[in-house]
Amino acid sequence: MASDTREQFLDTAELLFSERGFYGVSIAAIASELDLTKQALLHHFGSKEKLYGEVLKRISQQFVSLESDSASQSNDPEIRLKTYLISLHTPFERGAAPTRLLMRELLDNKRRADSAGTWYLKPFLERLVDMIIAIPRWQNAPRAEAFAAIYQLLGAINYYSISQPTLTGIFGADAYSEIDQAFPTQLERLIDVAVAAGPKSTA
Amino acid sequence: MASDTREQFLDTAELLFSERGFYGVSIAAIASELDLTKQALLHHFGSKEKLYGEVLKRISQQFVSLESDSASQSNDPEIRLKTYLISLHTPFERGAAPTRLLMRELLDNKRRADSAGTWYLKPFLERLVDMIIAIPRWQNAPRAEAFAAIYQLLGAINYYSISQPTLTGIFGADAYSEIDQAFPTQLERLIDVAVAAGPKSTA
DNA sequence: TTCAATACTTACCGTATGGTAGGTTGTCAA
DNA sequence: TTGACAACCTACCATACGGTAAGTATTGAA
Repeated sequence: MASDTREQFLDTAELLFSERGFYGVSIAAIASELDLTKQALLHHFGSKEKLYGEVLKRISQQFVSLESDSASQSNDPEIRLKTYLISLHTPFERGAAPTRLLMRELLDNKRRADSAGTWYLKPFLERLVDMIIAIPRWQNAPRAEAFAAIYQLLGAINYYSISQPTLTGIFGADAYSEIDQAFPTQLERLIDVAVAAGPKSTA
Repeated sequence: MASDTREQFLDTAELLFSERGFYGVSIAAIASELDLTKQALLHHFGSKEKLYGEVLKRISQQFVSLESDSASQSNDPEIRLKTYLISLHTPFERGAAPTRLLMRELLDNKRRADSAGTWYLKPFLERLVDMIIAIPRWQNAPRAEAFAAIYQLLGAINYYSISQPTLTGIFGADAYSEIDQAFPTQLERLIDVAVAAGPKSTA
């Protein structure tokens, strides 16, 4: 099938880019993963940069659609936010690859400020702020304060998501699996107390 | 002076590696920043890999020494932990470059598990766990639980630290400076409630 | 004054990379 | 049966990379 190959290219590229970064992966390496030559890849995407852009675009779209999923869960804004935040922890079947790639983009796009990632992330972040401000306790919080609070939670989630290989390396597989078991509970507790604490103004 | 050039190489390499990653920087680019040729760099460090290792080594040493600084602040383990965590937010004069590089290392060293970074990070993380367990409320917490809690706070801090360029790009310089002002206060609040919440076992 | 070491330089090399040019093959509508 | 297009391929190229080899200039101790 035609678009099947395209999709496979996107899958492979997402994985490899997330593991090695843009400069760490050659288009030949991506193609050989599918037993094709790099020219097949160039035929479908035109250039390495364009392929990367399409991978990023697909990920951000999936993050947005993840949002609308959790929106239908409850009418209580607090529960909705919590559900969404927790769903960000290993959000897709593909594991942490999308999160890793977004983290790389966060690190890299200083030089490519005009690139896709920047704009794709914006609605996602603004939606998060909207969600916390919908909670009565946070209603009067300045937007900057709400953003700081939500970004801290986002960091708590994403930082851990990308750390698995390193933590396994440092502490060993057994200790890591214990940590991994403890993490979700502890995360829920953190989100609970952070949301309950409210903005500075209410303190 | 002899070691002056070496130190300048380390400074430049740290900055460039933190911005573009290992594969994104050529040794020629680093050298030309100091108006030297890449052979001057190779003369001092032998190879690109070794230079990178030395940069990483220097950073981790600085992080460790940051720890002993805050240790002298107070005898109350809770205050000591809080002081240390807050000091991790933009820890050095060089800005977020060290944090960025460590984050990259976190992303990259899956393939270089034997590399320096892995081992350097270990004492730092274990010290953090020791610090939280020294707090009475956390004394009986399983180590994995304590680690999860501390790692979430670490993520909240570091994730934000590396996001400045992207957030400025998305929201503009004015909005970002508002966020940047709100962040430390909100961070203190988060640390406070997270530490106060204690481990699951106490809930 | 000599010698050796340090701190560089130019010249060069093999390899890998992204991308171009120009095929070949299969499919499917007219 | 033809013609066009998609989906690849091989061959090739210019560039950039990390690293080696072999110098040169400076300095400071014997």
